[in-house]
Amino acid sequence: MTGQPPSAQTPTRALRLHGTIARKLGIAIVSGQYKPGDLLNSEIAASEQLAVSRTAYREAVRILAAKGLVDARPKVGTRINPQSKWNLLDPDVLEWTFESEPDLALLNSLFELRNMVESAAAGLAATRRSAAHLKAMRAALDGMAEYTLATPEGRQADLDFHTTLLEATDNPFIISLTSGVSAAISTTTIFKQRKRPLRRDPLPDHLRVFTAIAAKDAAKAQKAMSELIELARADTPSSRRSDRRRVE
Amino acid sequence: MTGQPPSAQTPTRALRLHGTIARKLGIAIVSGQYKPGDLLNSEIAASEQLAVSRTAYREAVRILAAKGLVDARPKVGTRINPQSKWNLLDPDVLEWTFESEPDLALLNSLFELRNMVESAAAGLAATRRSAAHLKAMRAALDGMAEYTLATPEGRQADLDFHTTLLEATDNPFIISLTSGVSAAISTTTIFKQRKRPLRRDPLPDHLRVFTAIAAKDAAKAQKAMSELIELARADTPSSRRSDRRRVE
DNA sequence: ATCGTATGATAACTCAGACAAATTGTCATT
DNA sequence: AATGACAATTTGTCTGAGTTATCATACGAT
Repeated sequence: MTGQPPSAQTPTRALRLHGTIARKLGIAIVSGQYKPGDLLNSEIAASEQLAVSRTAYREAVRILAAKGLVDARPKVGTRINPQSKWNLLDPDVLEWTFESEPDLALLNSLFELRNMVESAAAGLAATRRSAAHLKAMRAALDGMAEYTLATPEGRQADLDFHTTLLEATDNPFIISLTSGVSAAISTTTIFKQRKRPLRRDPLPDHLRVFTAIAAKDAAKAQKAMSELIELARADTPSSRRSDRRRVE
Repeated sequence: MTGQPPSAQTPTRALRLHGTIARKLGIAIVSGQYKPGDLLNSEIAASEQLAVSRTAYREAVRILAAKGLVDARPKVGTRINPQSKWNLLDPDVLEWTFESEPDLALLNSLFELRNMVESAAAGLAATRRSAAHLKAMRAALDGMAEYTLATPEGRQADLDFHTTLLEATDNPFIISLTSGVSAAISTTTIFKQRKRPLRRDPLPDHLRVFTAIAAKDAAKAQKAMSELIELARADTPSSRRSDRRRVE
């Protein structure tokens, strides 16, 4: 049990200068403003363009390089990597990707992955969950019922439910992956709330998952979770039948 | 199609100073040498301990922070994050994790995730693959047959097969995730070759996957891929435990 | 007493400028 | 034409200084 205080979840880490610049450049890269193969300006030029020291700029580039977005080499410069080298599932990269315009095709791809992993995770959780897990999940469901998804407390309860489920898989990679993904999805779908103030009640879907896990029925848990996610996907604003993927 | 020349794939990036230090510290962290909550020495102390400038050390810390391993704050220091904040699927973190001792439980967790994602990916590929994908996969199978996994060419063909399959899913997240994971797995299981010079012929398993994808049979493709991965897992020398060896 | 507010110490943060190292392209030599 | 020396360019590394954020403590007000 990671005893996490329920409150104070956003300490507002107060991005430092290098973090701000990394974020700025990162968004410019993932949004296609810079294209793979492009060279960034030289350190001196870029840093004075941004009105920061070379030190701060370099640390920003280090961050981007650590996430696979760029590659810096002497005499050549700092080059945007092809998308295949990006750490697309890095939490920051995900956030930057869905920062501005939630690309429909990309969002669907993310839901697709989430469905794969999290439904399989539900299956694992059904066989591996402890009594404590079950208790925590029930508490979360109660919280979702009391407050709704319209309140921060309700959304927290929703998050707690999924987090506990993931912890029950006892697989750190699944936890790491899915927590980041669902964080990105939830932030991108925040505005869906103000666009569709009323969404279908998610409680029955969650309850089906919970029941299956309580019964240690892996197959049923997996199916229920898959349905839950598909419903969540259907609730995203623009995911209507515009399935036409633009392929270049 | 990304026309990639089959040869000259290792530009030998030659880690820089900050990269080597980040790697060194990263390994120390993921191996448990530093524990979550611990504080690194202050920049001045740590940098002179490592006999490098503060600049290089700071850039190394920046890399680690970008991967979620640490968190640096003024007045408090640089603290090791709890494992839940680590980007466990970051390629570097994966490499560092399995660098020294391939922890059995962790390796199994990774296989578990890989099985989830890649078998589902095979199902997607069955419905989305183009004729070009099919052709490339067949060529890769031919390569595996001609050379074996005992040769670099054969292993490259194996890798090509899986890469093409992933590309056929048309889901960049799946590609990003699985390519990193299988890279980590293949590097950790390199020594399995020298330990078990003869492993079972992987060609029939691959062929089953290929046939199902060619027939656009998603369910069968998924099942075949799952079996393939389980066989690969069984081939890892994981059944051995208590491999207490002195590091460094 | 409890809460909020100055104050000070400490760590990372930012800056400027210099030099070193690596890599590419050019040019002369063979 | 191929080879090797050389110069130019860019990132890499270093040093030393000053700045800012954050925590802990003490103090004052409620």
